[in-house]
Amino acid sequence: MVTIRDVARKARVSIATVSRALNNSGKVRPEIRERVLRAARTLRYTPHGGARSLISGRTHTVGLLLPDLYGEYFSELIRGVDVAARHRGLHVLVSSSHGSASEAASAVRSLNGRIDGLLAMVPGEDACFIQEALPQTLPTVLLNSRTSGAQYPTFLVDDFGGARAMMRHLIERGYRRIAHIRGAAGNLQAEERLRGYRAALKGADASPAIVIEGDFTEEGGYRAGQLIAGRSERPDAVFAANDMMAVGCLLALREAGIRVPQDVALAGFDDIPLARFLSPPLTTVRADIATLGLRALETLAALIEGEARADAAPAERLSVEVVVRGSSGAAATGE
Amino acid sequence: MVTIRDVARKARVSIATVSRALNNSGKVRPEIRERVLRAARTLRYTPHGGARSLISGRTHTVGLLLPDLYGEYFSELIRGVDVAARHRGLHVLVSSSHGSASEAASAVRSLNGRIDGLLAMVPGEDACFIQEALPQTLPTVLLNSRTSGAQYPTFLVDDFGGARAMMRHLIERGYRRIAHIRGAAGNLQAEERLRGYRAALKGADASPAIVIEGDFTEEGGYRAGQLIAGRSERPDAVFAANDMMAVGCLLALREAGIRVPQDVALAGFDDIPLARFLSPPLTTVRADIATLGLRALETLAALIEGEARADAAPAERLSVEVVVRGSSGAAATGE
DNA sequence: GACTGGAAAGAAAGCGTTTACCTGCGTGAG
DNA sequence: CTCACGCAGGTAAACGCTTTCTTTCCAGTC
Repeated sequence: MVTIRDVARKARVSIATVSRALNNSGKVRPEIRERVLRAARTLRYTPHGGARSLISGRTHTVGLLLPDLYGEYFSELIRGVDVAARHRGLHVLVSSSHGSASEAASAVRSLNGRIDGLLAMVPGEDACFIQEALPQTLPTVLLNSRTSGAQYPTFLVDDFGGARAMMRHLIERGYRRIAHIRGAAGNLQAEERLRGYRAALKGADASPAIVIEGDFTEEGGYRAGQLIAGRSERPDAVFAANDMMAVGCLLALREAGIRVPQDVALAGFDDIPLARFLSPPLTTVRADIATLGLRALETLAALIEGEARADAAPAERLSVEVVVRGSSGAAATGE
Repeated sequence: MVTIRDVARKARVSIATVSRALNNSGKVRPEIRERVLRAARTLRYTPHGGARSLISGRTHTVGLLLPDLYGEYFSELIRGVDVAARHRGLHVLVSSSHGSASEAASAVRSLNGRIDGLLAMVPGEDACFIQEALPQTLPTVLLNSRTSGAQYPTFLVDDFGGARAMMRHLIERGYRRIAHIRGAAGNLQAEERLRGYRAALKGADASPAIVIEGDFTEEGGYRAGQLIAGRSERPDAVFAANDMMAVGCLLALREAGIRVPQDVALAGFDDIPLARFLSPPLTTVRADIATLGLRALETLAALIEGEARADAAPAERLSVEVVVRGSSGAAATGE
């Protein structure tokens, strides 16, 4: 490996001068600078990022802690984060699939000294383990996580509002027996969407809550769909806590010979790209998850640069929008 | 920030002993080890990864260089890479959206000293710029890239074979005027798929090649679809170079009142998750891209560990499979 | 002609670790 | 009782870089 010493030797100057010449810091005579640059080029010298960040205290890298990588939801999130990171000249270190809090904690610890800040999505019950595992001083931004005690800037999708709005839409369309396929137990977003479902039912002219277990996966939705198809008193609409489950449910209903939306209306949440290509196209709640990631990273970058303070910004709630499509009875042609 | 010196001071030992106690290297009396561990715990000490890797020469991180992050294709790739990386105890540093070679080159250079190896997907014309920008010694594995000169292990999807197989399927089904919406110019996969299309036509009982420009995006497919709908002599089948363009094409055809598959059959490539949910479900070529990523990372890890040599494994070609669905006339029920 | 001042380049001190080498001490053999 | 040996722990060098502090040199001033 070629180091700064090799360049210094070749250019017949000290390593300090090489550093100054390459970074345009300090005063270097043009003639010498040229000599250094030429030496660096012929030797194909590339500075060692690790050594550099050890002394400068900046890694120009942020960690992205995710519970999973499966599906378009995370894909969009990563994309948003990446766009913003590139814009800010930051690298993204992805760390995923942390079932338990202890697993995530050790992942976070192993990131120490490699990142300037952390973007963490911890939708499970546990949000504060991060505080324990972290050097406190590390700038941190949370995504869709319970902001229990720990004072980190937090970005949330308005799950409650979105779910309630979707329910209002269904009720307005005339549906009365509306079932809800809930997300994974303990998951913040699952709880919030369930809460929105219940809130909309309260006081509305509709039958009481019918909550079916789910886990945010297509398979979970499929099982829920089978359950619904087999019920003696079938609901006239199903609101799944996310699109993937709605997809699974749709398959189960179709197999059981139940037509959507004629026999049962169906709605999801997230507006993943495939939602509009289903037949019928899926009514859902659009959450611009890429923008969420982008905004979160920008906040994190500001924190790192010292442009913002951690306690300045409380939770920011990204607003969502009901997208009415065929699965809740909209005209076949369209969105 | 709390360093190893703080722990040493608190435990009243030297920093060498702290290092030995925490890493279980060398001999440390149980009593002293306990004292060190306790001190580390109370101080909430976490070793500084950067400093560690500077001396050990191991970052336990691999770079993942991608041209883009949009869509399920890359999402699946990242997932496969992540699974394998986690299994090997490696972190993944994602670096994306490199239009030009020079952009990618500078991205690679900024990774120097932060990664133990590089996984690069460079489907554009330029594959060898990496050789220039890299410290030669850095273990590198290429994905879907032209293996021009540079002797890196390479993983490829069998684009040629897959395209030819798909064409044979269409011809066998009785389609004769088959158009191809090609991928981005210069892109290796686009060229290979086009080559497969042409190879299948040669000598077959079908009309000559009809190649329409495309760019792998849904919009590009949509424009191609409009073009096809407007043609005087319309093809009876369209083979799009990837699923996203097939989706766009489907929309354009539908808008023009052209039925799929009755008026025109349609086929794609990649088998992205939404392919089976289209109506009609899309006939396509399945390429298990997650496995591709997984295999590539395992090869890279072996290279890093010195378990394998760079020149030992030439290009590995991942086999693909034609998935016949409704868009090429299969029974409506099924896959 | 001696002194001051400023520009340019070098020497060296770190950054937080790991590890090769060395020291001191207790133990067992002769 | 002395000596060699091995173990536990300390000292210090090293990893590749940035940056502060020094040194050198030369022009300008009185």
